[in-house]
Amino acid sequence: MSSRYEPRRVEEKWQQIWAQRRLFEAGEDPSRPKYYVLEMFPYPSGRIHMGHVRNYTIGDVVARYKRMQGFNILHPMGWDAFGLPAENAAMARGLHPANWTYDNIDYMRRQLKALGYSYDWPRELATCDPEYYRWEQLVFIEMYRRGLAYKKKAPVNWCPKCETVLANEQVEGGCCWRCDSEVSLKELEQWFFKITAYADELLADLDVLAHWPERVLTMQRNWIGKSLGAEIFFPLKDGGEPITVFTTRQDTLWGATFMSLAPEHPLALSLAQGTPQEAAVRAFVDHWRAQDRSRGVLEELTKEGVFTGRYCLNPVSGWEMPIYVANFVLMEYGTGAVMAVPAHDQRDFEFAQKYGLPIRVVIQPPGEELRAGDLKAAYEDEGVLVNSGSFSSLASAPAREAIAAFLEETGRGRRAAHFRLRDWLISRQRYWGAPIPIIYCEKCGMTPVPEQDLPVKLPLDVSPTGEGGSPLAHLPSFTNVPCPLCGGPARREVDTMDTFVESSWYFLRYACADYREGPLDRKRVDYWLPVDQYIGGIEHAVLHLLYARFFTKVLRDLGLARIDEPFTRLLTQGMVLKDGAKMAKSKGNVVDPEYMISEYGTDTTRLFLLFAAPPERDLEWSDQGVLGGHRFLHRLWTLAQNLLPDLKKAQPYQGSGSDLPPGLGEFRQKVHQTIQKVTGDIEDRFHFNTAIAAVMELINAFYQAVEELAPEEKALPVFREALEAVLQLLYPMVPHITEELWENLGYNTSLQLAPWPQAQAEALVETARTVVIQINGKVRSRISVPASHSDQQVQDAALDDPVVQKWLKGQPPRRVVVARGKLVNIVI
RNA sequence: GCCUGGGUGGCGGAACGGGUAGACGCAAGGGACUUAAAAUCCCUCGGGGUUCGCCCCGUGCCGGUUCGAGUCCGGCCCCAGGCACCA
Repeated sequence: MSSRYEPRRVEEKWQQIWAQRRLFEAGEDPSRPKYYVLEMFPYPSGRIHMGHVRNYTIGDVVARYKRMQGFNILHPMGWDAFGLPAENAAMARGLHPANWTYDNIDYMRRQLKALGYSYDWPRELATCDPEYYRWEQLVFIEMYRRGLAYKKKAPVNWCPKCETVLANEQVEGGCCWRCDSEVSLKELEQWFFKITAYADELLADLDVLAHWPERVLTMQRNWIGKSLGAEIFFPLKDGGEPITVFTTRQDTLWGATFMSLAPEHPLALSLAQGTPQEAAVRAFVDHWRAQDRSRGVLEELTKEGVFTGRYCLNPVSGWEMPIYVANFVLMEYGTGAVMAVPAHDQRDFEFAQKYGLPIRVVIQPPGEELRAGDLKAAYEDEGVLVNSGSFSSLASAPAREAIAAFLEETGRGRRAAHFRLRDWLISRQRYWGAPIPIIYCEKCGMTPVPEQDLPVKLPLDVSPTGEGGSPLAHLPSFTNVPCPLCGGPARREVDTMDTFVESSWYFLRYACADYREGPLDRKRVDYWLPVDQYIGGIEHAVLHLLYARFFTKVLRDLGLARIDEPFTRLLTQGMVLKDGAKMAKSKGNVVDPEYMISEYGTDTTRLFLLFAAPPERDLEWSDQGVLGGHRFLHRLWTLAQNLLPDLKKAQPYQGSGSDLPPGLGEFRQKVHQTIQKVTGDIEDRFHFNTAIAAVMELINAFYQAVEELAPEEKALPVFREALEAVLQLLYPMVPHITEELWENLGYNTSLQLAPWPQAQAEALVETARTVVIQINGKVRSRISVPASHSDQQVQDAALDDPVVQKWLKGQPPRRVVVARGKLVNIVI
């Protein structure tokens, strides 16, 4: 046996053994509690980077820890394999996206295996596999039949660099989430998923997600953006359908002096028809249509509008309100029409000033009296109603409630909620994605591909050029297809699906990755789902995590699953930084995991990533820190090797500890305190850094104990108990070295199958404790008292302490406080 | 502007019912071993003062509550992230 720690020898050996013994392959077992640990699967970009390693290491620790606790663990891995980078790489290097993707998968799979993660590899899936996306196409068709997938013409976000449209969630600060180009608006006919039909449930169920980080919940709440208010009907002065507006401030209704319509509003042109304003309105709307609607430009836009020549009536005051078309009113939000209250809305105020429209104050702030003529800006806060009929003198909040009720009773409006959330735009004008299974026939119109014809396979004889629209459109062998209804010539949809659709249900498919009868095998899905612990980056707070929640609910309503929410607990791990910045090739600050493994081993790499920071925080990479982790593993190895010849002959100590001499007893107490500490740190908070620190302390104490206590009669059993506990506690984090040492101790079953250690209650009992003595809140002394002392005895002992006597100078203390038997504060 | 997080030694980070601030690790300095170096081991390590017993100050800033505040409350500053014509 070698006594030198050679990480790669040990690591390769155990990775082989684990694979041979199929230790991590899971089956359904109703007799054991299940636990589903999942890390967000990677995009196969080429190589595993340090951010992946951190993410997957955290997941692996959880999986191995829970396995030791007796849970039946599902811990799968796969590939989010469709996407634009494959197409770009194909164009840059002349490779086919499929080859590029599968080569990357092969390479990265090998890397993950070298990192020693406990994955259930037979469940591996790649989303670009027709056997995966065929089920997605089937779900799409079901959604289409239920109106949850639909096509409409709408202004959509267009990324000029990616040459495709983007969902709202994929635009960050006006720029493309992937390439950061500025996004513009284009009027296009596109496919949408009706996520808004689930807006209320998506919002309400956030309250169920007690184990999600608060900021993710907040981000999702804001994104969904539910506003409570009222829809109010404004009759036209000369008859016809009334205009409906949405407002959250029905308490300002008496202050509404004009009406603003979005330029796209259907009434904008029709109202103006036949009035002297018709030409002006037409010109304004045409100008708006031609307007560059990239974000930068829109932000700078001054508020402008044009009178339609028509009037409506304020439904409560009866005042005539001129109807304007205004460039700041959004057709996509609310009803596309806004009652303008210039005194209490800054936008309306600016608009009214510009066009000389009347301003009526109807809300007075506390302790102040506003006058319309003096206003320099709108007063938007709450206050007391004035000039509002019988509602005058009510405060804003109760007035809103009362006015909503009044509107409903009198048929002039109704309570309503509106959402910021828009439907999910899923069409992409790209090649490397799942085809949308729809056929267009001139005679029969739009028809889904018949189920028996699925999958609609992505043709592989295509080389994307990056020029002009969907690459599939140029491929007659793909587009030309007989109509499934009439058999006549028809053409296929050439857009592919947003790759976020694939990642919206892969976690369900893992439960039954080999199932060929349908998307999901209910029995197995019901056993494994929901995911108990999901781990990934914060960047998906509203993207993937919102889509996955939506899709889960859809699948539930299609009868394919029974869960409402896919992820019970969520951990968003921080980024890996180097020199204060995110690791990136462009910044030249990447540390290659492969290099770390060959140089120090995966155990060292894992240990450093876990030790350097708690998982949710950003982690600053430190080559010196890695060295420190490596030193610690050497210390563990050396300690074990030195003791092994003797320990192999010993049995772990079994007693209560009462028969041990003081030194050994204290050491054993430290062992059990460490068990308790590590268990708590992992179980409650996943704070692996403090768990490791505790074991480091124990190893330090262990070295000292070996030095000082080795001759003691019961030393060997106590040391053996201690070493076994150390190996068990460290196993989830550094599984290879601990397996090797476990085997060295004489065990021939995997440490993975050993139970998680339990702290023994008797071993934790202290005989004496240190009491801190403060004078006026400052620490001045410490004394040791028997653990059995009452607070009164502790206080008496404290007052006897010579240091206290010195401070008291013979005077009695003004006050003495004993806290939890561990601290005495003496006020003098 | 609004909504979340977060500001603790030279650095990463501990302190999870208000109760010993700085665990553990890194870096740095000193020492032992060695012909020498590496490795390893031991000691010191927030700032200032010191008669070497200790004393004063210190968790972004100001104030408050309390016997006692990194922790709670009020106000402010800074950093990171999210949203932003949403009626």
